[in-house]
Amino acid sequence: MTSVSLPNTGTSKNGSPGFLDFKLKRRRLSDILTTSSIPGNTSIESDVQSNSSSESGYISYSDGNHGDRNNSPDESPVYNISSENSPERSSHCEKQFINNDNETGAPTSNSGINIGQCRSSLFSPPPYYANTINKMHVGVAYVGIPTTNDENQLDGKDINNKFKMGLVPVMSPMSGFIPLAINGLSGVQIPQELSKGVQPVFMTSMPNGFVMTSSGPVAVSSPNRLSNDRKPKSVSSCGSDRSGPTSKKFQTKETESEFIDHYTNGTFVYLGHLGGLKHKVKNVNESDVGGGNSQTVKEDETVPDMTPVSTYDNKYPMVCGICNDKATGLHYGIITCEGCKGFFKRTVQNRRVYTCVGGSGNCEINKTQRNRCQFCRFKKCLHAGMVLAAVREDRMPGGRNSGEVYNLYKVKYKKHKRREETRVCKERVAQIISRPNGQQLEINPCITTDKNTKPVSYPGAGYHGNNNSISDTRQMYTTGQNSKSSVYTTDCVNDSNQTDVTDKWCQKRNASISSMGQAEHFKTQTCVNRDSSSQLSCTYGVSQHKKKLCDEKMENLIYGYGSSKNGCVHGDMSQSFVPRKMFKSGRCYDNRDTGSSTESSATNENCSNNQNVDLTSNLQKLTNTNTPVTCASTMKDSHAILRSTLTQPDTNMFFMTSGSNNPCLLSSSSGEQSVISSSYMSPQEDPKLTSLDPRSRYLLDCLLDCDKILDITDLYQRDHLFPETKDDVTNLLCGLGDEIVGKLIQWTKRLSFFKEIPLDIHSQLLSSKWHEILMLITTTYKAVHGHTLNGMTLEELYTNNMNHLKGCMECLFKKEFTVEHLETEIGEMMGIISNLMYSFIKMNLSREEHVCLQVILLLNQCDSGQNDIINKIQDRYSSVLSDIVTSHRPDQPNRYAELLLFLPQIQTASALLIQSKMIYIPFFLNQ
DNA sequence: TTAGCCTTGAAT
DNA sequence: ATTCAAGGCTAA
Ligand SMILES: [Zn+2]
Ligand SMILES: [Zn+2]
Repeated sequence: MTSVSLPNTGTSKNGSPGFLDFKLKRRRLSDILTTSSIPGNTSIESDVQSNSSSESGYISYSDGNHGDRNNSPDESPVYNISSENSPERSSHCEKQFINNDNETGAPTSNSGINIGQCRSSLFSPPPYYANTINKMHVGVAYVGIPTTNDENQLDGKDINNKFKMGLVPVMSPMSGFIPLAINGLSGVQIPQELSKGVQPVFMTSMPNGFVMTSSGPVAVSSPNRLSNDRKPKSVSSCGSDRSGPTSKKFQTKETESEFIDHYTNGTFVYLGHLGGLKHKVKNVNESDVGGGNSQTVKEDETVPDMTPVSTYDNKYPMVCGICNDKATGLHYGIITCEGCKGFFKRTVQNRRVYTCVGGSGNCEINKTQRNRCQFCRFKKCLHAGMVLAAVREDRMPGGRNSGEVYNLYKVKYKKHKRREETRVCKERVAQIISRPNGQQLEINPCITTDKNTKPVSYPGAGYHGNNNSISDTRQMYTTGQNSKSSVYTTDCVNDSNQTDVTDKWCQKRNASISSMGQAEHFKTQTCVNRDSSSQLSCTYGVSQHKKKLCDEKMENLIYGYGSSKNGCVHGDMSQSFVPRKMFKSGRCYDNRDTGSSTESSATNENCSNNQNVDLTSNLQKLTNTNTPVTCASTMKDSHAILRSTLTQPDTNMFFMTSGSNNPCLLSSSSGEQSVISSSYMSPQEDPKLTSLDPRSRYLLDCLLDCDKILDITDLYQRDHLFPETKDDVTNLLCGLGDEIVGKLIQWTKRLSFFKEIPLDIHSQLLSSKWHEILMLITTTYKAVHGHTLNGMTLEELYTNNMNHLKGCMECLFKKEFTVEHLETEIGEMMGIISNLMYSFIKMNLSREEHVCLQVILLLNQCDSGQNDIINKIQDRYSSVLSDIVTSHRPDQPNRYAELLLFLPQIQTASALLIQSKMIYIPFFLNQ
C-alpha cells in the first residue's frame, strides 16, 4: 500500500491512504528500543538538512477520501504523520515512511489507534498535506499506550482495555514514538539509552490535535454548517450585481446569535457585530447613527502621520493579534495576518461552525499551529475583537466600512507616529521603575498616551465577566511591542464590566487583598497572558537544520520573529530521579485544617531578617563598572567575555551565581559563598520553621526539597555553551529550552501532589505555566540567595540589568545592540522584572516563600471552575504560605497579600517574555 | 482549506 | 493621486 505521493502529485487516490496504525508504531518503538536508533542531534541535523522550511510537526489527518467531502461513517479516518504547510519534502524521510508503511500492510481502518491531527479534513487535502513525512519533528500526542507487551493482542479491538491514554512525545516516523515516562502508566518506560540522548519533549497545551477519550479515540469531526448550507457565492469583482445585497449570512437573528454563542459559549460577551450591515456607500448620508451598541467615532483630530517609510517596517513588523504571524494591517477590526484575515472572512461568509476536537476549547493559536483547531482560532478571532459586521454581506470590495462598523473596531486607523511609540515605551519603563513597590504597578491597557486622542469607547471590546478573557492588556501587548502599533489606536477600554472578571484566583484572594485596595489591579493583571502560554516549540523553536542563517534569520533568532519553526525541544530526561528524603518527617499530618492556624499566631516575635550577610560591600564598586561587557570588538574575544560575564559574578555587577558545581565560579567571589550556603540551609535546621504548623512544615519541606531541581543557574556552566557559529547559538537556545523543560518536568513529578493531578491537567499546567515559573525563578533568585540591595536603587538595578543583558546578547549573537533598541523591545518587561527583583530583595523574600509562590503560580487557573483538585491543592499551599508569613513575619500583616500580588506581575512579565520570544533572557539574568 | 497576492473604491 | 481595508483569485 503506497499511498504516499510524490510531491505535487495527488495523494491517496481512491485506495487506502497511508497511515500509521498502532502496530506500526509499536514496531517502530520496538525497533527503537532494541536498536537504539533514536536519532541524536547529529542524526536530526542530518535529517533536517534537506528541509529548508520546517515547522513544528504534527500529526495530520487524512480522510483517505481525496476530493470527496462526504465523510462516510464507514470510512474511519486515518491519520498520518505529516508536516504542516511544507511543500518541500525530504525524499529521504518519505521513503522511509513508505517502506515502513509497506511493512505494515493494509491497516485495519477501525483500529482507531491512529494519531490524528485536529484538522478536520472535510476538504480535499492538498497533496502536501498528506502522507508526507519530511521533518524531524518532535511533538506530543495523546495516544493509546498499550498495557500489554504482547503485540499480537494489539489488534485494535477492545482498545479500551488494552490501552491507556497517555501523552507521548513523537518525532518523525524515523524515530517513531518515544514514550514519555508517565507516572502510573504501565508499559511506559524511558529506555536507558534514550535518557541520555535526545528526548523529545514538546510541550503543548493540548493533546496536539488528537483525541483519545475514555471511550477510545474519537474521530475528527467535521465542520458543520448551520441550517443555511448555501455555498459561498463568489461574486465577480466586476459583476454588476455586486451592489445589491445578495444574501443573508444569517437567516435570522437567532441564527447569528447561535453562531456567536457557539464560539463564545458564554465565556465572553461578543459585541462586535451588527445586523446586516453593508459597506459604506459613497454619498450615502449615514450620520453615524450610533444605534444600540455603537458609538460615534470622533475622527482623529491631530497628529499628522509623519511616519517615515523606512526599514522600520521590516525591522519591527506588525504581528497578528491572533497568531503572532507577520501582520499585514488592520483587518476586521484588529491587526492580523493575511491568513487570519482570510480565515475570518471565510468563516463568517460561509457561516462555518467548527468544533474543537483536540482540546477543550482553549487550544493554543500561533503561527505554527493556527490550523490545528479552527474552532479555537475563530474563537480567538472573536475574542480578540474581530468584527463580524466588517465582513460584508454584499461582498463589495474596496471602499470603507460604515462608521457603524468602524465603531466596533478595536484598533482604529492610523493615528500616531511611530516615534510616539518609542517615547511611550520609555515612559512606561520609567513609570515602572519609578514605582517603589511592585504591587503598585499599573498596567495600562492603552498603549497610547497621546493626550490629544480621546479614547473611544469600544462597545465590542467589553469582554465582560470572562474567566479566560484575553484582556485588552493583551491587545496592547499584541500591538504594542513588536508591531507598529502606533499607526493604529487601540481603544482604551476602561470598561467597568472588566471588573466582573471572576477569576477564582482573584476571588479567593480578594479578601486579603482588599485591604490594600489592589483588587482591580490584581484582576486585570491576572488575565494578561491568557493567550501567551506558548509552546516551547515556538519559543525555542529555532530551526536546527539551517546550515546558514542569513542576517535576517539571525534577527529572527534574536527576536524570535518567525522563529517558531521546527519545535526542537529535547527535554533532557537524563537526570535520573534520585529519591531524596521527600518524607523525612515521616508522618502524615492530615489531621489538621491547614487554614486554621494562620490567624492565631505570634504577635510580638521580632522577626530577624538579619540572617542575610551583608555581602555587598563591593557592590557599589561593581556597579560602577557600568557595562560589564563591552561588546566584543572581535569575535575572537567574545567567548572569553561571555564566559567571563556569565561566570564571574563580581565582574558582573550584582548577579551572583550559585548552585553550580563549577569550582572557579564559586571561587570567584569570596564573601558571597557563605551567603549561598546559608540560604540553602536545610529547613530542619532553620529554627524559624519549628513554629510552623506541622502540616505546613511537612508540605514546605517537600517543596524545599523539590525546589533544588529547579536551579537553572548552572545551565550556562557548560563548555559547549559558548557558541562559535550561529547554529551553535541555535543549539544553545534549544538546549536551554531542553534543560528548563526537563527540570520543570522533574520538579513537577517530584511534587507531593503530583499523583493527585490527572495526567492531562498535569501536562496542561506544565505547558501553560513553565514560563511563569521561569520568570518567578528569575526574579526571586537574588532575593532567595541572600542578596541585599546595599543602597542600590531600582533605577540602577534596571540599568544594570539592561546593560548586562546587552552585553550577553552582543556576545551571544555577535551583534551590537543599542540600548534604545533593547528598551523598545524589552524595556517594559525588563522594567517589571527589575521591579520584581528589587521588591523581592527589599522584602527579603525567603526561600520558603519562594517555593510556595512557585507552586501557587503553577496551580493557578484562570478558569475558576476548571478543576477542583487543582484549586484544593492550591489552597493547601496558600495556607502554607500564609502560615509561613504569619509565623515568620508577624510584623508584616500585609506580606501575604503582597506576595500574592507579585504573581500577576510575574505573569505579566512572563507574557511579555513569551511575546518577545527572547526566552534566553532569564538565563542571562540569573547568571 | 489556506494564505499570498491582486483588484477595488471610499476616504483622505 | 494615494491609502488601505475590503473582496477575489488561485497555487499549494
Ligand atoms: Zn494570524
Ligand atoms: Zn481547539
